[in-house]
Amino acid sequence: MISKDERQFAIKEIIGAGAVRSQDGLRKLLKKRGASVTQATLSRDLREIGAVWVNSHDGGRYTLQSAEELPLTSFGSQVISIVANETMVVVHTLSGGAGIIAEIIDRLKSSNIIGTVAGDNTVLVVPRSARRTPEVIEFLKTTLIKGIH
Amino acid sequence: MISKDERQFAIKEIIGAGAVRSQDGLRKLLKKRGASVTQATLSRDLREIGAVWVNSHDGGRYTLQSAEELPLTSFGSQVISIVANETMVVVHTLSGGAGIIAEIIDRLKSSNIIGTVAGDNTVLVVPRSARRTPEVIEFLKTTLIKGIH
DNA sequence: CTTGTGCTTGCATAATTATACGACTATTTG
DNA sequence: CAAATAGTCGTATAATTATGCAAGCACAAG
Repeated sequence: MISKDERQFAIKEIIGAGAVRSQDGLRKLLKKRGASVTQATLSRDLREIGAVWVNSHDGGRYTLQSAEELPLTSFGSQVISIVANETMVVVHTLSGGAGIIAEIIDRLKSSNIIGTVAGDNTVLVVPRSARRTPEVIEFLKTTLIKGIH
Repeated sequence: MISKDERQFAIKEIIGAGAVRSQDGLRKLLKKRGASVTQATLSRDLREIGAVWVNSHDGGRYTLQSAEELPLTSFGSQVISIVANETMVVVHTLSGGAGIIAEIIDRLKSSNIIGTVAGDNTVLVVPRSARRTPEVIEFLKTTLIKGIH
């Protein structure tokens, strides 16, 4: 029996090799490695590992996120706290960490966030509307602190 | 009536803004801009412009290919938008794409263009005269956007 | 003009992917 | 231990995306 983590690791290997063009194709490759799961599970796995579907002339394939768009994992530890008032969210980071965190937030392209400004250890995050502030807080906490993987 | 090139140009702008989560959502946004097409056409468009589907915690979204993963032949895909005021044209590109686009514009040696300045994702193009601005816009749109794929 | 070729698109539908739900397991709490 | 909670996954199916086909159009060749 292969664990979920092992399976997702195998998926990364297989996708990294560059030959996956459908979830069902991936399912068959995994079966050869002893991981028999359904397409439904793979749909969930691909979302969890942040897989990317790239369209191209010949139809497209899955890839992994490039290093540039990936750094959520390693930089979450920069974040010290996330606090807010009615109209603005403030993310405190380790000294010098604000730039990278702001960049990460920008790349998440949340529709609830208009923009960010970074100082040295503080990032101001501007919600689309004051009403969205709670959602933005929740989103940032989840993304930057908790569910990193 | 909007041409296919104009539509695909608009699609890049919209996707670049980061809020497209389905082809049908994109269809509705395009409709507001006067481009009424079916989901089938958008499926084809997205393949032709090499759009990318990125899975994430919140379900995923479309993005454009980053400079790194683009074939060298398709610089035009770097261009997201071309806008201008009376005296200046601004070409907005994907992150990191301004340098190469400015270089291309320089090499075209248009007599209507005095010079260019590139930032990271923005190129300023200076027309020879304010009166030439419309021609420069047209020239850039034709050269950088049409007939690329 | 007529025919032929290539391109674009909508329609209908096939193919693929996402998800609601329930079953099952492991873990925690009282 | 019993109950509550959280996590995983298959089944069935909903939702979304891709595509075969034919129509329409522009344009070139004869």
